[in-house]
Amino acid sequence: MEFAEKVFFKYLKERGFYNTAQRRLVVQEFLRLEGHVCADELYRAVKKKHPRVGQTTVFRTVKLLKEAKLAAEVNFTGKRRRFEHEWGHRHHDHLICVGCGRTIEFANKQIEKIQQQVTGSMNFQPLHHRLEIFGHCLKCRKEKGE
Amino acid sequence: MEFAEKVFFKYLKERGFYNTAQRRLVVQEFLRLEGHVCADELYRAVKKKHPRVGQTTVFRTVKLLKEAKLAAEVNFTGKRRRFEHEWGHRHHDHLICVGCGRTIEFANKQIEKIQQQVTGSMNFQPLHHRLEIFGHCLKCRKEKGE
DNA sequence: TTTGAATATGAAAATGATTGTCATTTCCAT
DNA sequence: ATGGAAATGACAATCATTTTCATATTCAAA
Repeated sequence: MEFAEKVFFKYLKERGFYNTAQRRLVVQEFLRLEGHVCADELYRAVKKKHPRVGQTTVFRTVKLLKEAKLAAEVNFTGKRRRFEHEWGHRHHDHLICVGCGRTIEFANKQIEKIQQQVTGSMNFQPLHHRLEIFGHCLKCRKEKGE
Repeated sequence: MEFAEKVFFKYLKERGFYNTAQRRLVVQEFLRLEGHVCADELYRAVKKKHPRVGQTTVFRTVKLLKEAKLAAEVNFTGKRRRFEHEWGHRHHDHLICVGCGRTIEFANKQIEKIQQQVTGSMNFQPLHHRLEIFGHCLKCRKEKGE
């Protein structure tokens, strides 16, 4: 059992929510999957092993995972909301290739500085940020003969 | 007639699209509205003055406005896509208050620097970026007794 | 171990933002 | 004025997500 699972169970207990078998299956599968996963993909992965779990339950559990800060929502251009692991992960931002859609994660401390500059002069208290840089990845550039 | 309208008409003509009365009404209303507008809000504004214009047409025209770079899509937390004026506006980013939802625009050149740093080391060619800083605005902080 | 209040489930229905369809209209170059 | 092609609008369709509700499950207390 991963520590993140324990965090989830603790979250449930503290709020008087049940620790159901379905929720355990969903959180396990979510933590097993990599990258950015939409709810439907998660549902299909869960259903493959546990056909009795309903789609609605997966959607509901994803919502809980998000509230418990285990999952963070990312949504670059697609219509579907996508989620990535949040608990135990340092904050990072994304490079998004507009050609093939792949994403590259990066971390840069300078942004926090800018954040302080910008928000300080506006009496705005920052909580978190999101930086997305759109462009062309190496692979797409090579395919275009660059 | 605003210059942005002319840009739109030129865009239509260059691509062999018609310059219809409906499209003229929609672009005028779009340019008249301020801030971040969702397609439905635009439709309702247009319909108020010109009840014969259909909702589908508004959606389609918004799509064209976006392609013509008159409208830029912004979408912070809501489910609906929202649009803001793009043509004739310098690039800017957003502070978003998680308390009341208001947004504050800001421009900061340092981000381009970070962009170059990050993408340079990854062989990624940047096209554009989006920085969203979430936090609490002055008003919400005052209401919370800060 | 049993009980029962409250939460959770899942299948089906509903929602709603957006897009597709198609008969008809309109645009605009000739 | 003509006609080919784009556009319209009402309605239908789509699809990711949420709601409904009868039933199941959890878990703390007895």
